[in-house]
Amino acid sequence: MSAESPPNPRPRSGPRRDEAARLAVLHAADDLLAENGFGALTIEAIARRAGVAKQTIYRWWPSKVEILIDTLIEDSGKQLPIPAGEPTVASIRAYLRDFADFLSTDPAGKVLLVLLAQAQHDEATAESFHKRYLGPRREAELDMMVRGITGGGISPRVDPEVALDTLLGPLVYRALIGAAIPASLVDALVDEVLGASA
Amino acid sequence: MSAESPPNPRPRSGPRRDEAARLAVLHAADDLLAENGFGALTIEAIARRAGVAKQTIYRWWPSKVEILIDTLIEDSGKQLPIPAGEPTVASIRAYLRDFADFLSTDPAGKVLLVLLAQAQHDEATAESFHKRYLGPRREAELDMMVRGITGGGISPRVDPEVALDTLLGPLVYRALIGAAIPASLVDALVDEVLGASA
Amino acid sequence: MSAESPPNPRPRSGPRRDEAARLAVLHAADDLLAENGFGALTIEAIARRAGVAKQTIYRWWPSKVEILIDTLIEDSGKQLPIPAGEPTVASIRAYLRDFADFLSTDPAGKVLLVLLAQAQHDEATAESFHKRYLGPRREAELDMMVRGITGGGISPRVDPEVALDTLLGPLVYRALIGAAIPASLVDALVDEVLGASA
Amino acid sequence: MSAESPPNPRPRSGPRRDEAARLAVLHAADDLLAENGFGALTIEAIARRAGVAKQTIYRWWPSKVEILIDTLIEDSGKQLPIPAGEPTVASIRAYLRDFADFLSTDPAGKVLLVLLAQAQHDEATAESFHKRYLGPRREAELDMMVRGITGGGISPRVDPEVALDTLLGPLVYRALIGAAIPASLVDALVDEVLGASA
DNA sequence: TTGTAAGCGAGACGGTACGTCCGGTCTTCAT
DNA sequence: ATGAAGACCGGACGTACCGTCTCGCTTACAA
Repeated sequence: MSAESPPNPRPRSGPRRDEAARLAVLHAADDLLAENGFGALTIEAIARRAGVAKQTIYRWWPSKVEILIDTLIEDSGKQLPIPAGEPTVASIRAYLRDFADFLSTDPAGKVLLVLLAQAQHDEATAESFHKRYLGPRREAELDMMVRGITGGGISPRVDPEVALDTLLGPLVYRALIGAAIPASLVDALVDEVLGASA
Repeated sequence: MSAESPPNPRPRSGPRRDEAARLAVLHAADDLLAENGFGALTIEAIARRAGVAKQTIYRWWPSKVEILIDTLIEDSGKQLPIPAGEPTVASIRAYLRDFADFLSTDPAGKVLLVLLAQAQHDEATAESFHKRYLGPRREAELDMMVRGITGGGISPRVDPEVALDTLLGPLVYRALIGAAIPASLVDALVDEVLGASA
Repeated sequence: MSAESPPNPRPRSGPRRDEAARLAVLHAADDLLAENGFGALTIEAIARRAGVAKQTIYRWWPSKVEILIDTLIEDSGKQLPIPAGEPTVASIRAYLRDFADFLSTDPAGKVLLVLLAQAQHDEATAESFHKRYLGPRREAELDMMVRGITGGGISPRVDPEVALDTLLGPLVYRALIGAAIPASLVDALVDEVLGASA
Repeated sequence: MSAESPPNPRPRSGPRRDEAARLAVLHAADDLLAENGFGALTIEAIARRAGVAKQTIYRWWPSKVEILIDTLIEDSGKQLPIPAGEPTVASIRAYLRDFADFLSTDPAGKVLLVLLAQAQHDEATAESFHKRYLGPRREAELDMMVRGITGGGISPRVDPEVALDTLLGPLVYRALIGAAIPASLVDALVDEVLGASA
């Protein structure tokens, strides 16, 4: 399914996977999405752009959606790390601001929105996207909230699930309807949900 | 563009638009979407299911997205009326509960999500969906909030735009990720944004 | 299967088959075969050359072989008519000379050889080629022989089947191995099989 | 080109050609041809069936046609020896009967027909097939005819070239069109060409 | 005895063509 | 003029093989 999970890592003979081809595909997919939108993102176009044979794509990815999930996992891991350690209101606010910028500005944010969209159209996308990206990320965010509450940085009143929905939902919603996400919105949400910044 | 706007209502010779065909197309689109998802929703399939020629569809709708917008406008107008008159916290709470049910249960709610999704893939969809559905609806909702504030039912502190994003965002977000929308979430949001239910 | 057999000739609405496209396909196939051989005769190449969509070919022909059979039927009907009326040794000799030239010189003769070849590779080709071309032609040739014997122009001693194999076999064989077919060979065969030219 | 001609027999290190693999390839090719026809005879299928790597095939044969020529040379050498010594009408008749059986019954006869067919499609096949099989065989058959004439067993009137075409052509032709080859046809041909059996 | 130069199974790679599906345009006929 | 039917061009789909290549293993001669 993904480049990240070779299920049997026993040594084989023969040529190994061509890392250059893998990267070329990921970048080609990213670029095409950014330039022409999901509608123009065909396997043939990716192959053409990446200078790669179609079969090389089909050999490693079951669908173009999995390619996008791969790029999203790599990119959001790098550009949108979830605060580690014991988070404070301030660090969560910073995380949410980054998240808002990611959604409205970063090409990888476009990938997230597109995948969320495609999950509405296609059950297979929904399942894979949740299993490989949304689920783990949600887990990590919940864990962050719990650490914050346990550590005392965040009020123990808030339910972590509700808090996450309330914080993230409006940001994602505005991104989906193509509206900007002002920093003031993030601040208002944080103040309301996690307690006033006082 | 849509069935609702015959620009020249002058009497003409020859047969007028076949209302039965129009409804057959709308229902066929709805049914196919509900049964097999957006991926199976092709113009050819709609024509087949509706017992109508492809050209009849293209004559009246520029794309399958416009068909869905037509059905959504009709359905959400009926099943999700925006509170008229001078709204109270209670009536807004009721509206939001209906909205949550619409999103998670009603086939027409599926249409809304699908259109929101398709708007991420296709600029033309985004434009039309905003102009014909999202924009007017947002206007009406804003108007409702303003009426509530002016009338005194709602605290004048809340910014209507922020309030709407904060109320609707989490509901839409949970619907998009396939999660249920508990009534308690709606209540928590209303309490937080519009003041305690007191 | 072929352009020649519309099984239900009831009047229909809608556009009829595009004769220009049909001819473009037949000529493109002929030309490509003559220029680059059967190996280069792909459906995609025919479509490209004919300026026609692939689907237009698949709509009317189940395989490239049927295209070639169509061209062969048209061409050999025109350029290689079987002597009508009451044939004489002389008219049969003339027919065989024409046949020899057809095989060694005419592009349509190349089509015949290629189909005979492809029939060795593919059972479906064999069946269709026999049913649509070889069989009817053999029948007509047998009929010609019988008319000659009945009419007295040909010795009643000869078995028509054996005579045909003996006359045609060597010509086809030499064509297949790429050897020229001297007129003297035709004459020798005719003399031997149908009696001296006396 | 073929297994039979290692051009530089200088001593080398390393393992020599694997005879088992060579035979596995030849048999796999034969079997696949017999079972599924030339259309199913792909290098990949041969490799699969023979339990051999593709590269092992490409190392020793430039094309699948050469594999078939190798099998044909081995098989027809064994099962269809050309009469040695001073041939008589009777021994030639026997040879032709064997040839007819070979064409219509023997799997190796199928190989001959398939190669003759493929030579129509592909110039390279034609050249190799003539140089490696048809040419030498024709030479040997001509030599046989000449020995028969010189030795007095065959009438000096007959032109050996014409005689061969007349004798072999009808047999090959009937095999190609999928018709049986009755012994009576062979007899009739021999009688006519080489003089009555009287 | 050990280096080294093949042969070998395995299979990834850039390609081409396959036959199918659908998009959007068009043409024809009947109403 | 409209609607049903459907032919048409275009182009992406996912698959099968092509012929080339690289890998790591295994021989078996030559030093």
